Order: sequence, then C-alpha cells, then structure tokens
Amino acid sequence: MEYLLKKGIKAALKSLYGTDVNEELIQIQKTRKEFDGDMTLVVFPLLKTSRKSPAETANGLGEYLISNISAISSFNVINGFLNITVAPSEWAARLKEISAAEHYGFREPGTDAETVVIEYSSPNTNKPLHLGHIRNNLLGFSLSRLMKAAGKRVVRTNIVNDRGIHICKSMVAWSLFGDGETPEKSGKKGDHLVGEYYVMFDRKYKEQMAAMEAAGSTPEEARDNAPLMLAAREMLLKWEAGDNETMDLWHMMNNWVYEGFDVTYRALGVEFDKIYYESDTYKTGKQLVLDALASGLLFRKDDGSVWVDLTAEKLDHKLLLRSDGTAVYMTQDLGTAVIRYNDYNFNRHIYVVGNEQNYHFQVLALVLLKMGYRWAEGLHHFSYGMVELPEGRMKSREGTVVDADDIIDEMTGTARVMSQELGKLGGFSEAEKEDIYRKIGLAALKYYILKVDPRKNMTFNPAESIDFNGNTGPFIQYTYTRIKSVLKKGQEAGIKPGGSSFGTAIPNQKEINVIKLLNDFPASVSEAAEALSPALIANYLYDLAREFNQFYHDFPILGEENEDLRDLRLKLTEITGKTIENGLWLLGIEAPERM
RNA sequence: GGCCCUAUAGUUCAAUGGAUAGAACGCGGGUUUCCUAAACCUGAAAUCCAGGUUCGAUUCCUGGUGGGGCUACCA
Repeated sequence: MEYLLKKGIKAALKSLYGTDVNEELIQIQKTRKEFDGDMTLVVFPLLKTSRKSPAETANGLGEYLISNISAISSFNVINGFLNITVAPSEWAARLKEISAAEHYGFREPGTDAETVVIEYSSPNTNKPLHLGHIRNNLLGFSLSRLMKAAGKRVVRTNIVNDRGIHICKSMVAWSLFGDGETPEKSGKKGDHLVGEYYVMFDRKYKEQMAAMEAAGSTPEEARDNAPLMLAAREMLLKWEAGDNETMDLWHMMNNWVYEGFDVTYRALGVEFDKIYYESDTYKTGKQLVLDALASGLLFRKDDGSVWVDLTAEKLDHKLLLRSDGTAVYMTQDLGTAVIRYNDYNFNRHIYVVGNEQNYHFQVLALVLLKMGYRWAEGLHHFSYGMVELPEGRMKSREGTVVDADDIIDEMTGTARVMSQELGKLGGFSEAEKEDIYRKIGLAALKYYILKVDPRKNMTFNPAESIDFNGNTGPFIQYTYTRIKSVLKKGQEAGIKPGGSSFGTAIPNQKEINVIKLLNDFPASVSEAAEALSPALIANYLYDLAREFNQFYHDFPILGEENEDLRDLRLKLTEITGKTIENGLWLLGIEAPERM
C-alpha cells in the first residue's frame, strides 16, 4: 500500500510540476494517532520542487491522489503534513489477503539462503550461569529464530570454556577439601557444586596470601607463591600433559557442570545445534599462530611470546601465545573460528558476547584477515550491554551475583502467587497449573530482558521482581489466551469465520488500527532480523496486544448480530492470535492456551 | 592517559532528522448483567549542559559533564 502511494505521489509530482523527483524525497510514515489518517507524507522536502507553500503543495497532491487512486478516500493537511486516509473497505480487503497467507511474515530458506552461525551462551565450567548469561542466552536464541524467520540457514553454536587455570582452581579445591562430595551425595546441582569449590578456592587463597603477608612476604610474592596457586598451576601443566588422574578429575567435574547447565538450558528453553569445546580448538589455534609466525605475519619477543602488531589499524600489540607456548583466549578463538568455517562455510558468523569484549572481537577479525581469511569479514560481534543490579555491577567475588536457576524459580514462584490470587485456574491438575506458572514466569523474565535495546546496559531489580501488568510478557500471553478463549467459544457455538460474505463488512477505526498492525508484521520481522533486534518484535507485540485489547473491550464479537461484522471480527481475532503466537515464538516465549 | 558505549517523567523502557516526545510501573480518579478486570478509560509528571548543521534536532557534528566498559602472559 505504501508502495502504491509512493508511485501515486511520484506521478502526481510529474503531472503537477513536470519533474521526476528522487524517491528519497518522498517520505511516507504512519500517521500519528492524534491525527486523522493512515499514512502521512512529509511535504517539506518537496517544496523546492513545487515552489509553493507547504499547504498549497500538500493540497495539490492530495487532490491528485484522491481522484487518481481509488483506495484513498480522503486527506487533510496540517502544518505541512499530508495525512491520507485509506478507505475502510480497503482495509477489509487487506485483512482478507492476510488471512489467505498461511505463514505470512516467516520465510522458508531458499536454495541460495545465507548460512548464519550464531554463537551464544559460552559458559565457563567453573561456575553456574547467572543473570548476565540469561540475557546472552535469550538474545542469542531469539536472534537465531529471527534469522530463521527471515529465511536464513541458521546454525546455533555454543563454545564451552572448559580449560584453563580457572577450571583448575575448582579442581584443586575439590581435591583438597571436597572429601569425595558429588552432586548425587550432596543433592546439589552439578554446576552449583563446582562453583562452590571455585569460590572456596578464592577464599582460602586469600587467607593464605594474608597469612604470608603477615609473615613478611610482599603482596606479589604472596600472590604468586601461595600454595594453592602453585597447586593450580601444577594442575594446569599436568592437564596440558594429559596426566591420567588429572584428566579423569577434569572429565568428572566437567560432566557434573554439563548436567547442571542442561537443566538450566532446558528451563530457559534454549537449544544448540552444535557445541564446541575449547579443549578441542585451542590446539588448532596454536598451530594457526605458529604458521602465521613462520610466514612473518606475527613477531616473537625475546621472552618467546608471540604477538601481532596492529598499530597500523590504530590498535596496539596483542599477545597470541604466552612465553611458555600456551594458548590464550585469542588463540582459542582463532582456532574455533577456522574450525567453524571449515564445518559450515558460513556467510555470516554472529558472536553474542557482552560489550566488555568489543576490543577482543575487533582484534579477532583483524588477525584472521591478516592471516588471509577473507571470510572473516563476515564475523559480527553482537555486543550487548551488561545487566546491572540496583547496587551496581554484579561481581562474583563479592557475592552479588544473581544465579540463573534462582531467578527462574523466583519468577515461577511469583507467577504462582499472582495466579492463585486471581484464582482463574479452576479445573486444572496441579501439574497443569505448575506448567502454566512456569510459562508465565519465564515469559515475564524473557520479555523483560528482550524488550530492552540490546546495546544498552539494563538494570534488573530482583527485590521488586518483574511486573506482570503493563508492557510485559504475561500481558501478551493474557491477550493470546483471551483470543483462544473467544475462538473456542465461537467454535462451540458453531460460528465459523470466513464465510462467503467475509470482506463485505466495513471495519471501524479500532478494527482498522488492529488490521494496520497485522499488516505490518512481515515488515517488522524482516526489520528486526536486519537490525538484529528482538526488542523490535517485543515492542511490536505489545502494540498489537494493546490495540487488540482496546478493540476487544469496546465491541462484541460473538454477540454481534450482524453476521458479516461478526465474521470480520472473528477473523481479525483469529489472525491476531496467530500473529501473537508467531511473535512470541520469535522471542522464545511459550503461548499458553489458558492462564 | 588513550579508545569504545551510554545519558529521555520518581522508576524501568520507546521514539527511519518530522507534527503536541510515546508506554508501563508507581501515585490520583473512574469502568464488571456481556466472549477472562493479568483488561479498559482518565489526571499529574521527562529529552544532562553549551554551541553547530537543517525548513525542522531526543536523533547528526563539535566541546563539556555524569555513568559504564576496554586498554592482562585471566577467560
């Protein structure tokens, strides 16, 4: 419709002023609610062409459009804005078209579809997932669905940071103080158990340092020579040497963690197609670095460490291999990227990683390009802001971390309390009720996080918990369940939408408002996929749910006597339901039948 | 010090360079004979400061100020 209007305006300008105007000057936007009309042309950019006042120009164009385009029923001019009204019957026709398209808004991947690899989650195996990981997982998962809906071939991956000194720390602490504790014996979730030993390491290490300093050591000596640190370093060396006992311990503890992570991932509803482990990729990275060094692309310092010089790119020197030849983070990521390219031949690779690593990913792409990998141009760091608490940043050392499992439980619990207060779940079994509470609680959590512009830091206040009213996930779910309920009642009453006369009724303004939004859905999906922004979908859904509720509140649907009108409204309801369902799917939020 | 991100009602979030800056929570009023009141209606309340570009700036540019991040032989 917008395209039609644009064409019409171009023709109007040609006919009125005899000029072909650059399309960029024809700015069409949605008419703001407080004015009459559906679409608005901003006439200011056209004044140079018309050489007339804004009002005259707008009126001239309006007259032309109204007599040349039948779909346009009227226009008005305010302050240089030409508000154009599309005939209501035209909107009814649009609704009919929309209802005819089964999966409108979602595209099937063609044979020439881009392959997009999306890496997200990327946990360390020394501690449980926290609130920051939740934002990461939700964004990554939703992005993968957006990409899929936009017709891309999507590979969802996860890289597990399963090696390094930090992993050895929890292994050392468990060996020394664990007394054979296991998840089974303690009843603790595996990742939480391992996390406790990581924290214990840090605490005991600090005690040792304090004792050494009290005995006359300098802080540096204490830091480097505390028995626990020596033990952790020794264990890392043993690990790299493949020592059997160490490897067994490592496997055992990592498996505890993976079992714990799986529970959290399942609760969050996120999935992966392929999981990579740094313990598998770091060697490839090392080899890449050594090859590049041999080709003279890198340089070695006197102490034997290997560096890349990025001063030409306005960055500095970056370490790629330690003086003892071991790999660093960058080394592993180089290896992982190359392995992934070999695995999937991707066109694009999206890394969902926090913005504190902007520099890291800038360097990663540059180093790969320097090594001659042209595909590195397709690497994209999807950089999101941190989740802060009202007291400030979460710090694991200070114990101000919000645990992912805890927050999920808390949200479900809040949903349970709210639901029971409303008391609308009569006739459901306990298990069914729990399932609904879980869906609602998670929707609240997911929506709360996804509706925010990913680039921005966001504040999460666990004490106040999350709203279930207003611009929230449960509000959208609620709207969906109302729709389901109406459709069901209609069915029971034998009212079938879409009879032969469907499309003859003329929608009122509130109905048109809903139709307009439904009409926008496909564009919103591709826009959100383009902009990598689940927040756009979230806000779209809220608009739609609100607009629908306003219509729903004022007009009867099943009780409407006029069959054509009832048909229109039922169809409108049905399509809104489908659209909300699709939109929620994009956000990874479940749509309950009842709540 | 250098580099990057960010600043909007009391709070949490919106706004392709366009009209009177939208919502939600909270606060103040209302609306249930009717398909779900987790709803609907309604009131008060905001663009960090100073310049610049533009017919027009919350948006773009410059300079301040505040907040955050990076600048590790941690990951």
